[in-house]
Amino acid sequence: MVTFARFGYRKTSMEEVARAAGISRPGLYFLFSSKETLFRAAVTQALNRDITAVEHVLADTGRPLSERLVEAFDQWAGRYIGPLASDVAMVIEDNPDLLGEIIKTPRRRFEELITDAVAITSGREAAPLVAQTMISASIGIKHQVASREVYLERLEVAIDLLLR
Amino acid sequence: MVTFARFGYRKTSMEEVARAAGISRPGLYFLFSSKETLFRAAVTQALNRDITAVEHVLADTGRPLSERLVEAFDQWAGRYIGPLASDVAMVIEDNPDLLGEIIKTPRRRFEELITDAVAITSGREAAPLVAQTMISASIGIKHQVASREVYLERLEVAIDLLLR
DNA sequence: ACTATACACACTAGATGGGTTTTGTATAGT
DNA sequence: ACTATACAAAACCCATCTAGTGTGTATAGT
Repeated sequence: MVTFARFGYRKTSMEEVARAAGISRPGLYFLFSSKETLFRAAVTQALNRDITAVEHVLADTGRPLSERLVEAFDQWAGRYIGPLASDVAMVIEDNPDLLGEIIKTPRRRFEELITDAVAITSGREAAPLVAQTMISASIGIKHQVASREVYLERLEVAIDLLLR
Repeated sequence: MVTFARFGYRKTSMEEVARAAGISRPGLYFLFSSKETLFRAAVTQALNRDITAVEHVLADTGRPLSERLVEAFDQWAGRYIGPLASDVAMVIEDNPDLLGEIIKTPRRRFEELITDAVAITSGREAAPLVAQTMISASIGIKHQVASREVYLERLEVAIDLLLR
């Protein structure tokens, strides 16, 4: 993912990925049958890791809900904001044709997790609306800010307002 | 703006704009000294019209606040969502170097107007945060939806949640 | 379960150059 | 306050070529 993020999908060569992985190019083809397969596997792994982290954070019911939500969004979106990290988000956003469902499924799962977490205080029927609005606010803030810090500041405000 | 939106700034010729305006190309140069000047004037006019519409909608204190806010956002952002209209937003977004402050000033003014409108019910110190979050949600929703109708549906939910 | 080497094929980047379009201006006319 | 015509200079577009790079595969070796 680091290599794909640096150069973009198209301009990343299997040679470069192999070098970064410390193996030979034919060896890389032994593990992944094509560049597409490799990229899909890399994205799947990254998103699964993020979703797992989000599940973990939200499950810790000892901490205040708003705090857990901020950290969940940070794991999901915040970590991909900023000079170096945003390239990872870009290479994923820029290749929807290549990824297809791979990106949609975790996205739905994230919404589900946020909805469930919010349901406890916002109520069963309001939860989907609150969660959806929270996600929209997160996307908007992500487009407005340049650093993870500012994102988190603004997000905390949004979450506190939406949890009232 | 319609012509610029259709073809993009670069691929729009002064000839085409002149034809759309029903005048000759030299006549167009009589009114606007260059293509850049013309484009800046067109964008300025469009944004001024939007801001004026927003001011007008928000000033009608007879109607419920949430209703006025939804319509204000619709005038500001909603009207540029959808198959034909989004080209207008694109040609503006795609040329920030050409427009510079022209786009930033009305944007600040819009935030100011929303903040003032919200201040009445949300309180003086909370208003900037509520307004900012509302704008972020609007931006996020705009990125998520494909039609003005869905945008307005989702926005109404967001506004109602943030006004509580 | 790999490495090293090699190869066909496809694609891409960059360079060249010619032809068209477009900009901005000028000029004469209404 | 324009139109019509014209023009130089720049920009852009398009086709063509070549050189290089990258993919995917194969083969022999450890």
